[in-house]
Amino acid sequence: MKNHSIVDSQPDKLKTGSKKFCPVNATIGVLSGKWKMRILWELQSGVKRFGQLQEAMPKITPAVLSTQLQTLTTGGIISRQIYTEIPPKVEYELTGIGRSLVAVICAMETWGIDYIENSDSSYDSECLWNDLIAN
Amino acid sequence: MKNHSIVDSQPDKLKTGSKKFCPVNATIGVLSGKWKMRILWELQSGVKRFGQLQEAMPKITPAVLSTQLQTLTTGGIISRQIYTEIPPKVEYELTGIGRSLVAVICAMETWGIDYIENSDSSYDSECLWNDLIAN
DNA sequence: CAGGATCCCAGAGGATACTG
DNA sequence: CAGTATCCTCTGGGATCCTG
Repeated sequence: MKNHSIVDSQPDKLKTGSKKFCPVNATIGVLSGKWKMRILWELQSGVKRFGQLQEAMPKITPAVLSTQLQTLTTGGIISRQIYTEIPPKVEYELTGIGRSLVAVICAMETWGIDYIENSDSSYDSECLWNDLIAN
Repeated sequence: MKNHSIVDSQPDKLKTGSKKFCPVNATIGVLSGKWKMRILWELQSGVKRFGQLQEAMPKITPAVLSTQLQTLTTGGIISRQIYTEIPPKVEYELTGIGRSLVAVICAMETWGIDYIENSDSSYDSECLWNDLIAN
């Protein structure tokens, strides 16, 4: 199959770093996913088990939570500790880079506060996260 | 179970309205959309016309560009100047709150740079934005 | 030039059920 | 307890064509 990869179509200066990724997009890639940010937010307060995350987010199904945790783990954003015992026990925790990513989310929070205050009635979207946060 | 939700941890003035919005989600709501951030990024350099945005992002179709611009406009993130003349001319520009939102995107960029450097081989996603940025 | 109107589809994510 | 395995739904965006 013809590999017409994106990288190959880039100008030379973009290729000669072996791999030059757009940083903004890298961040988007890591954060995209309905529950990723919310999960990271939960892990701010420390190590959490699978079940604890489920309790914190009652509306997420195990299947989805599992996949989101997997991509976050393979991305190096969170770490996964497995205790081989009965019953099983698995703990998730923010990595160093994960913690710095939460800082970015905090920047979003700060902007959001300002935005909500200054847009008195123009923006009245239903809040997904209120939904996620509720219960 | 004690509700220690994110909302409850916000300042009182945010809670007193019957509608409590999650700031993080408000930001997500504003930014969600495949091309929103990219558009804001383009507008960093100043006022741009519809056609100029299209040139900068050849892969976006007029229909999509139009809708994304509309939601950004109604959200107060960008402003729209219509010149009633023939041929038509419309200019888009970041608002004040829009410029501060770009700062958030910059935070994402900064984190992304760090992330790419420190994850030498773990994260090799294809970069959507390279794609979007190219051409 | 700057878009609206339609139609269409992939793919993220939900529902449900099962298991090491 | 901490997930998998299937199946299914729904919607954001792309393709295409049209117009004030």
